[in-house]
Amino acid sequence: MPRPSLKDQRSEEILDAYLTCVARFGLEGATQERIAAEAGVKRPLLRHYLGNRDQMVAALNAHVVETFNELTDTLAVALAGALNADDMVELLFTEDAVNDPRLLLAWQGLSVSSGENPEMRADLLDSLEQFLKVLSDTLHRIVPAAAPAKTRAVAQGISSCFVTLDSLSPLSPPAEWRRELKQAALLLARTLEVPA
Amino acid sequence: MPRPSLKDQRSEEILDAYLTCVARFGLEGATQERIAAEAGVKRPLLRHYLGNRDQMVAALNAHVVETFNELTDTLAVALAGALNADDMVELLFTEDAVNDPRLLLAWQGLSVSSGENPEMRADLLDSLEQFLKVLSDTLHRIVPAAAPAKTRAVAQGISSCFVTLDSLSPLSPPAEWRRELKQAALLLARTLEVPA
DNA sequence: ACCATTATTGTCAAAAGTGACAATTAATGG
DNA sequence: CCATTAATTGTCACTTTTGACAATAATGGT
Repeated sequence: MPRPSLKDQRSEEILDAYLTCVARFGLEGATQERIAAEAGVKRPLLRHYLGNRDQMVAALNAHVVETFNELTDTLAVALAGALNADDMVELLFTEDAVNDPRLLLAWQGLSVSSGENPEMRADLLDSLEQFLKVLSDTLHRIVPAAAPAKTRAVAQGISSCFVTLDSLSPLSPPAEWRRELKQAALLLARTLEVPA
Repeated sequence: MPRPSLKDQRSEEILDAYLTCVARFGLEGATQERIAAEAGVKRPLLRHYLGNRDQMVAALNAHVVETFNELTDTLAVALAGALNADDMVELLFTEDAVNDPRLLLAWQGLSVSSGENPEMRADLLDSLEQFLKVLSDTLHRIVPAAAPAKTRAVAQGISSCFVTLDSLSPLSPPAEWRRELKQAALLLARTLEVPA
C-alpha cells in the first residue's frame, strides 16, 4: 500500500557523498550544503534520511567503520592465498577496492574529532585493530617461526605504510612515493623470513 | 616614540593556540572563538595580528611548515652523531621536541584542505620531502653500500611509522603501539645493514 | 604634560550553517 | 479511483561564525 521506501539506497548515496566531502574538506568542513550538492539532492533530504548533524556524524562513523571492516574481511580472504611476504604485500598494495583514499581520509577526519565521543573512538580503534590482526595473523601463518612480538611490529609497520599512502593523497605526491612505500612494506615483511 | 610592538610575540602565541585548535578540531573546526579562548585573548585581536580567515590559514601554514623544517634541521644535527641504525631510530623516537603531536596533526589538517591552494600544498610537500631527505642521507652515511633506491624506501617506511604515531594520538591508542611502531622502524633500518 | 603609535576591547552587520515544520508530489495496494 | 505512506521540496527562525569599524587604554619619547 505505501510508497516503496528508498531509505536504504538514498542513505547509501548520501553517506557516500558525505564521505567524499569529509575526505576533501575535513569533518567540520563537510557542511550540509556541500553534501547535498555532492549527492545531487536538496538539503532537507539529509535530515529526512540521516537526522540532525550529530546523528549524521554517528551514521558516517558507523558507515566508515563498517566499510573498513568489510574491507578487512575481504582482505583476509584474499590474503589466505598468500604464500610468502611478497604475495602479501602485492595483494595489499594492488587491491583496487582498498585504493579509495576517501575511506582512510574520512577515518582520520573522524578520529581527530572523536575526543568528545568515546563510542566513536572505540569503534575506530577497533576497526584498525582488526586490520592489524589480519596482517599479523597472515604473517604468522606465513612465517610461524617468527616471534609474536616481532610479527606484530612488522604488521604495524606495514599498516603504517599502507595508511600513509592514502593520507598523503590530498597532496598528490610524486608517483615514486607509492612504490617506495610499497617496497618499505616488502622489506619489512621479509625481515620475518630471514631470521638473524 | 611609539608604543612597543608585541606583534611577534602575540602572533606566536596566537599561532600556537591556533595550532592546538586545529590539532583538536580540524582546520575548519578551529573557529576564531576557540582560538581566542585558547590563546586567552579577545577575538578581534586575531584579526589585528593575523588578518582575516584566509590570511590566518596562510599564516598557520607558514608557521607549521617553518616549525617542521626547523625540527628537521635539529634532527639532522642530532642524527649526525648516529653510528648505526639503532642509534638513528632511538634518536627519532625519543626526541622530545618531535613528540608534540599537534604539529603533525595540524600538518595533516592543512594538507587535506590544500587542494584549493597550490602554494600551501607545495610547501607542505617540500617540508616532508626535506624530512625524508634527512632520513635518507643519514641512512646513506651509515650504510653507504646500500642501493640508493633501497635506502630511500627505508626512509619512507621509517617516516611513515613516525608520522603514524602522531596521527593516531587522538585515539589514544594502547601504549604498545608506540613500541611496535618504533620496532618496525628499527627492523626496517636494519635491513640496510644486512644486505642479502 | 603632550603626542604618536600600538594594543586592546566593544559592537554591529553580514554571511553561513542548522533545525524544524508545512506543503506538495508520487507511488502502491485495495 | 481512493487512501495511505513515503519521497521531495519550500521556507522560516535560530545560532554560529566572520568581517569590519570605532573607541578606549597603554606605552615610550619629547
